[in-house]
Amino acid sequence: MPKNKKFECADSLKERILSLDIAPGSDLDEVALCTEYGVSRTPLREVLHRLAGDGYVRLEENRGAKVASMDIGVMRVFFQTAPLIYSTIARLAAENRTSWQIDTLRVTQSEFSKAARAADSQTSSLLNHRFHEQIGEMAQNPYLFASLNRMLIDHTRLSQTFFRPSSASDQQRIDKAIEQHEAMISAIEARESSLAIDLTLQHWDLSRDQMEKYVRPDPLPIDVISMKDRRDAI
Amino acid sequence: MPKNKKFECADSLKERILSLDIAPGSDLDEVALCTEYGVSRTPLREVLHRLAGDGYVRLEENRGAKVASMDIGVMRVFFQTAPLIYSTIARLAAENRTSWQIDTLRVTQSEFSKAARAADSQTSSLLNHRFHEQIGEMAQNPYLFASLNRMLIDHTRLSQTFFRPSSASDQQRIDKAIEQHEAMISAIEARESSLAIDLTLQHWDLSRDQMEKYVRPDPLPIDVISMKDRRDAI
DNA sequence: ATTATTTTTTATGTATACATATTGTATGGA
DNA sequence: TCCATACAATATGTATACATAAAAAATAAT
Repeated sequence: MPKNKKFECADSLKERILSLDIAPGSDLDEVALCTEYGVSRTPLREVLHRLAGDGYVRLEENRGAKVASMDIGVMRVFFQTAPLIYSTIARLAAENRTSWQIDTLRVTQSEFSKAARAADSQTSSLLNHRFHEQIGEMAQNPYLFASLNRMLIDHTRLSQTFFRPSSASDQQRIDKAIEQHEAMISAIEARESSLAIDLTLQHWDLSRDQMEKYVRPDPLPIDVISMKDRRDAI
Repeated sequence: MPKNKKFECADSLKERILSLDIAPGSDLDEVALCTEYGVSRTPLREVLHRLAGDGYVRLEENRGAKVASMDIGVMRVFFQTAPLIYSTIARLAAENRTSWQIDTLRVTQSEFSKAARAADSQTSSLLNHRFHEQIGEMAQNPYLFASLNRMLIDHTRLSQTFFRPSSASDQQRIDKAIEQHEAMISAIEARESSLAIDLTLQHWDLSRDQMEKYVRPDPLPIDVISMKDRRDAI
C-alpha cells in the first residue's frame, strides 16, 4: 500500500499536466512536489525521468524538469498528424480488439458520458483521454501507441475548453461526441474497420473545429461607432 | 566532464541493447552496472527510468529492469508498421529538412559507409541507426518520431546480421544499402518527397528480406541418406 | 546610476545508509 | 521423497546527507 505513493504521484502529475493545472513550460519544483506527495526526492526524480521519456516533461541539465511546452510550431504538426495516427489506430483496434477490452472501454465510456453530461470538464477530459488510450491499447501496436500517447498529451491539453459548455450549442457538441464514442465502440466490436475509421475521422473533425476556435478565437469586437457613441454619451 | 558519466552510461546502455550485447528480456543488475560505469545507484536508476519511457527497457515492481523483449507477436506488428512510419518520415524529412541537417546526415553517412565497407558490423549497425534517427529529426514531427525511435530499437536489433557479411552476395547487399542511403540523402536534399518515399521503401525491402532470413533461417539440412551412409560407415 | 564582481542563497545532482521485498536455501514434518 | 515453513541472502525501494552548479542578492567600482 505505501508502495503506491510513487505511482500515485506519477498519475497525479500526468493528470495535472493534461488538465493544464500545471501550465506547459512551467518549472516543476522537486521539494515542493516531494512535500505535496509525501515522497523523498529520489523516487520523485525517478518519476520525472520516466515522464520525460513519455513526453510529459522535459529535463534540462542542472535546471530541473519543465512541463512539455505547446509552441505554435508543434501545433501545426499536431493537426497534420492526428488524422493519420487516429485512423490507423482505429483500424487496428477494430482488427485486434478482444471482447474483454470492449467491456473495459464500455465502462470508461459510461463514466465519461456521465461526467460530460454533468459538465464536469476536468473529469470528462481525463476520461476522454483514457477512452482513446484504451482504443490505442486495442490496436496492439507498441510503435503507433507511442505516437498516440504523445498526440493525446497535446490533444487533451488543447481540448480543455471542449467539455466546458457555455452555450446550448456547446452542450449539443458534447452530446455529439458522446454519441460518436458509442458508435466507435460498436464499430470496433463488430470489427468494421472502415466504419471505425470514418467515425474516428468525424470525431476528429468535431474536436478539431473546437480546438481551432480555442487556438484562434473570434477576434475581440472592434465596434468603432458604438465606442464613439459611448464616449459621446459620457 | 564528470557530469557526462550519467549520459555516457545511458548511451552505452542503449548501444549495448541495440547491438544485442545485452539480450532482449535479460535482467539488468543495478549494482553491477554501477560499478561498471562508476556511478551510484541513484543516477543509474534515473537512467533506467528514462530508458523505460523510451522503450529500451521495462521496469517491474520490485524486480528491477529488463531489456525490452522481442517476442514473436511484436515482430508481426513490426513488419506491418514499418513501411507506414518510414515512408511518412521520409516524406516529412524531404519537406522540412534544413541544409544544416543534410550536412550532419552526410557526416553520418560517411562514417557509416566506412564502417560498413570495413565489415565492422557493430559500428555499422549503430551508425545505420543514427542515420535513420537523423532523418527522423528532419521530419520535425515529435509524434511520429516517438514511433520511429521505437521501430529503430527493434530494427537495429533485428538487423544485427545485416552488416556481418559471410559471402560475396552479403557484401553486395551492404554496398546496395550504402548506395540507397546516398540516394535518399539526395532526394531529401532536393525536397523530392515521392522519390524519397520510393527509395525508403526499396531500402526497407532490402532490409526486410535479410531480417526475414534471420528470423526464419533456412532449415537445418535433413539429409537422411547421407546420415545413414555415415552411420553405416562407422 | 549603472555595471561588474563577490557573496549568499537556492536548487539540482550524487553517494551512502537503511528499509523492505523477493529469492534461494535449509530444516522439519508428513 | 515430497512439500511446507522458516530462515538467510540478495536485490530493489526510499530517505537523508553532502557536493556542486545556477540564481539571487549585496557590495564594490567606474
